[in-house]
Amino acid sequence: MPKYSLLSRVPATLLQRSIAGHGDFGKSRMGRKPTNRPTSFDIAYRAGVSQPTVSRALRGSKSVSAATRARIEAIARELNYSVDKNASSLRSQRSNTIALLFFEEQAPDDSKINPFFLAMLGAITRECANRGLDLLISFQKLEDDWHVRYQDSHRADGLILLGYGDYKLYEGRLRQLVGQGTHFVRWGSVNEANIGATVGSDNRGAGRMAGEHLIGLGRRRIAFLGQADEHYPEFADRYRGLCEALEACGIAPDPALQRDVVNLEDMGYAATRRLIDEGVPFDAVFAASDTIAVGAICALAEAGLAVPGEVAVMGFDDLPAASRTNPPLTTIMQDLKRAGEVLVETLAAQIEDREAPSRTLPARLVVRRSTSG
Amino acid sequence: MPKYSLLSRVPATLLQRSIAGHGDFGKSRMGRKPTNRPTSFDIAYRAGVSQPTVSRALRGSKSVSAATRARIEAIARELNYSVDKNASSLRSQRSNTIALLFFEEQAPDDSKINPFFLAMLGAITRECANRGLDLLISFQKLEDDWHVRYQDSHRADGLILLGYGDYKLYEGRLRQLVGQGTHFVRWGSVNEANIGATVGSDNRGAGRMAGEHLIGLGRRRIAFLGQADEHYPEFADRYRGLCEALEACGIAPDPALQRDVVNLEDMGYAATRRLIDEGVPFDAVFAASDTIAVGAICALAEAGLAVPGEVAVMGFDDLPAASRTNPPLTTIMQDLKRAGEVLVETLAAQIEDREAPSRTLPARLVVRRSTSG
DNA sequence: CATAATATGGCATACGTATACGCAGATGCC
DNA sequence: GGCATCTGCGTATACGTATGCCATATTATG
Repeated sequence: MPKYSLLSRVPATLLQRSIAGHGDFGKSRMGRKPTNRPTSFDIAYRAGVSQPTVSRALRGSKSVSAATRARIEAIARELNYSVDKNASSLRSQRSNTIALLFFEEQAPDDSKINPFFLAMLGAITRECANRGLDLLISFQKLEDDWHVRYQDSHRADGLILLGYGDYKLYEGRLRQLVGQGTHFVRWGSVNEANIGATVGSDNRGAGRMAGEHLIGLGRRRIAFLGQADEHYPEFADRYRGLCEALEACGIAPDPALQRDVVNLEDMGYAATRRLIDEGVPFDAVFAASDTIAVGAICALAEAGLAVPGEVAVMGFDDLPAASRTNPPLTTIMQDLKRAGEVLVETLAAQIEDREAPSRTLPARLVVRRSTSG
Repeated sequence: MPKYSLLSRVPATLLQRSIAGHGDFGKSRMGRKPTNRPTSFDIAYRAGVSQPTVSRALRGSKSVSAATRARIEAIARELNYSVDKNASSLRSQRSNTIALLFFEEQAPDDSKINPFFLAMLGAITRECANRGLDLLISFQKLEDDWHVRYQDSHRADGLILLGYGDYKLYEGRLRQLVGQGTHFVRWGSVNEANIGATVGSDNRGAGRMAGEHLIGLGRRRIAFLGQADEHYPEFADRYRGLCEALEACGIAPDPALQRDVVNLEDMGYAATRRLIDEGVPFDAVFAASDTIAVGAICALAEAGLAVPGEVAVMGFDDLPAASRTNPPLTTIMQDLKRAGEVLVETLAAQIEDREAPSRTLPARLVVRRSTSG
């Protein structure tokens, strides 16, 4: 390979732009902010190549020789160069960023974020980092016009939507997203009729597992705390699973034992009180979430009912709090790490125009003393 | 005001760009992706003004008449136009985005994020939303080169750094940040000698408050669980406050009662065990964090020591978990909402070249049954 | 030795917006 | 009515990168 005189190889246009720009701090820089951030032109000048070649080298195009690439990379490192995200995104029409939107049911004054999603945040962040994606995050009130903002303004290539609560409420927005071609994935109940790709745990299977566990312990009258209608499809799936387990053992589910409860500790507490006060007999509680279960345990303790002696209690989610209740809570663990990975992977597939089907993830029973004391 | 024939007012250059571009879907669009996102040129064409006028109108420049602005805004709304974030940021060299970096001490396989910071996330997000800032989020291992990436690549205008743990470990990075002119704020111990702006609670005052509370309850031998050296300045401040309170009452702090403990439940548990096993007499525990306190309560319960009868226990942070221990934990509440606001405000000030001093926020005593049962 | 096929990298340009500058018309003032 | 001033807006251009197309040098092929 011949040795080049560097200068002789420098393209003409380049010389002007780089020298005047940063190369040797020419005077044309005078009136401007002294930011002095090196650009791909500077790298190009130093390396004796054209700016496009720098771009190609750094993005790993195969049409640049190994030697050139190495030279460019070395110089880039030396100058502490990093590609300007805005210019790059503008030109390529790809931001390599995804937006994570949390929905909040209540007024967002407090940091009353669903702890389960907070935990999932870690997994999603990690997976994004692995893929070199930036992650934008935002909490949304239902009234917000988030559905317009992100992809339209090229802030993000796609959206991940997280939010317990009444799914029907924002179904319209989802339709609109599909309409304008926005890429998105939801966490929730996986269902044929869903709008867009959905990732979720096998709630029905998990419900069955929970039921089998409790039945195996000799419980027969299992109360289900969780709103089990189309507004809370995940809760509904869990309830359906429980019913299947009961029926498989020849036990008819008693509608009086199912209570509509939203995902709040207070509600779990109140519903349990009511069960007790009404004198409905029950020997187990399957709460649709750990949060609800915590409330239930509280109410039972107050009523002097022994857990698990008189009433066994199960939750769902395996929040950190679950292992710290008294007694520690048997629950269903959802695989958050996997969930994060799959959510991001599904979204990435969609962005890259690959197949991106909805997916169901397995859940796992975690037995603690609230059922098997 | 005269009525213009729209076309007659349209600038020449504009006509070409808009008509060919999107205006009426001219054939020059053929080979391209059918994205059809309207641009400021389209708005301009429809409004019979030039593109720069659209930009000015939408950004609220005062050099555009009310009538023109209204017309432009109406059209923009009608076309569902939103400013391209990348182009805007590229041109203005401002991303209107800030990056939130969490530091993790341990290997980041689990979602073992410090729950205190997770709670603060809500406040920060909210404040960013209020100011129209986007928020990028990332978890960092100490080895990462985050200090180069964000501002250099124009992803973000500034950084918020959160991370318990050994501050000395990344002091060098902070220096580098200052060196390259990156804007950042930290949460931590506020101190004259700090590098860059810092926002934090009044840890020393809070420590004194805690001490006074316990002393007021008749406790005299107060164990402090938390590493109190320059590596954990916040813990050190809390300890110093406690010592001040003791000395103010004529009690000499006993070094045997201070134990170096990092912010983990297990460590709190272990340290408490050791105190008990060593036979050091103590009638109160002031843990440097709620997490540590939870471990301490556990160890005390195991040893059959009544809380607060024999040993009163206090924590710090007021995590959700604090109200769910048994007995519920007396603690110091840091004002997260305010913290988020001040962090963002401080960073924004810095970005806008305004004065951005470090700030100390007041903390509040929350009395629960672990001290006053 | 002639010609075709690669490999490498330059040239021109587009991405969509924001801003320095200047120009016309309107207004004020004497 | 002449001149300075101010409004309101157009012209030109820059921000920094990525990519289609083409030119040259190199190698392979007959």
